[in-house]
Amino acid sequence: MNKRSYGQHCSLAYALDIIGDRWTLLMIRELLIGESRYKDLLSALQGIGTNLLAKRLQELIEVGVVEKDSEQPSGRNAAYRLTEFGLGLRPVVFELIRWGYRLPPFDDVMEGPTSNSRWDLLAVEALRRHAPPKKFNACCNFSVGEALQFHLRCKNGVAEVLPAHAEDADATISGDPQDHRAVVLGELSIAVAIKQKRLTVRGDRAKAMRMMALFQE
Amino acid sequence: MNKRSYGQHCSLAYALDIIGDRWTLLMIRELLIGESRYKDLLSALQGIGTNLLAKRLQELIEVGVVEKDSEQPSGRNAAYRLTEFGLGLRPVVFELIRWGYRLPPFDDVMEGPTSNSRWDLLAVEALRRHAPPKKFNACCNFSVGEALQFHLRCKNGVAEVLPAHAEDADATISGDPQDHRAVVLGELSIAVAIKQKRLTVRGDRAKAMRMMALFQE
DNA sequence: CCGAATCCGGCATGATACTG
DNA sequence: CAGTATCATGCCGGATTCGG
Repeated sequence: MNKRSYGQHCSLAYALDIIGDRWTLLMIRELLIGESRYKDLLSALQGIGTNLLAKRLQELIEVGVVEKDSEQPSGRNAAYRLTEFGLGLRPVVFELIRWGYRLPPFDDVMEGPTSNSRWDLLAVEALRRHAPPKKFNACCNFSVGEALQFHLRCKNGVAEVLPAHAEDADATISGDPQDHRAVVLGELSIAVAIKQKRLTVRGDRAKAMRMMALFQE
Repeated sequence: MNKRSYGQHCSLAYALDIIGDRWTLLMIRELLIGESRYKDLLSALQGIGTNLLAKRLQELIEVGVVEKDSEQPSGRNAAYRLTEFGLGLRPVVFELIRWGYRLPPFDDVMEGPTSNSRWDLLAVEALRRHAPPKKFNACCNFSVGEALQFHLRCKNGVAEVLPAHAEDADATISGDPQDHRAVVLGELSIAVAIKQKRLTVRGDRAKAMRMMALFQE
């Protein structure tokens, strides 16, 4: 069970010795979204071998990134979750998501219908770069294409991304993924996007624009 | 030349499809430190095969992360450097360094004398979390154990990490790597570290303490 | 049925030799 | 010096099997 190491006295190499192997960071992604059972991980990570998943989990538990909670109510199976140390990988994953967001999907990826709104919600969290101002209380619904709907609630300087639309939202912002993307990447200003009707706002336009600005670099 | 892809519609998976392979992020590290020739990369990444290095470089060039500059003065060899897109990986690498900094070296790693002050300087940049206040102009020398010396110069809100000690430094801070580490990780306060003589300050103590505070979470 | 452990084919990696 | 070619090794991926 001797893992292969880069053998370098460098923090980056240390980190990669632990989470640099294939599938590992995708496992971390799943666990950042929430605690998962073995079968959840297996179905979220299509293509991973069952042996490899078991081995990776074991390794991550050994280094203190993941913990296994076997004590479940009734006959439920054991759950895996990140330790506090493992939660420290959130900024790492978020930076990778931000960088990857610039990339167009490869042809390989396009073939499979392997999309997942939970991943999208994590990406939304990662792409929200700015904390909302303390005095900005608002809630906006977002529709990104057909598939992705969520709402973002800002209160007392804290922002929360939640699935589906909220009943009590101040505004609803709709648009294609490409247009949302262009705005997030700063290639398209919010005002222009609205003026050209690439993004549509219903409700409180000022709050909506303020909310969208949280995503711009 | 068909790379293996995770096949997931997820920004993290996109990113890992590109920079998730073995050695790739260490190559990025080298190129973040500065443009490199083939032989530089080969010697910095001991253990990588020459074929694999060539293949990785080719892949990174294809996706626009790295560019090859063949036009060199006189008979110099071609240099590889990051494109602007590739430079976008700096925050990713910095987060990984910050996470990895908490880890103790493995036994495997301890064996080899593979240390490198260029890596250390990059880590120092990554570990400096805070921008200096605009009006804080100062320069401090740091001695971390025997091997690592650098100075940090703050001017007009910009901090610069440079190798070796500066002649005109306001202060010099010395200590063992473990003590520096404890301070950086917030396990040891700066004041206590000095009081217990785990860190030694010569020169302007106030500026030195202000400077060290840039590294604390 | 879930959570693995085992076996095995194929491919990525690692070491070395070789060429321009 | 900068790669390319070749081959051995070992990791990965898929299927099967086994214990609870």
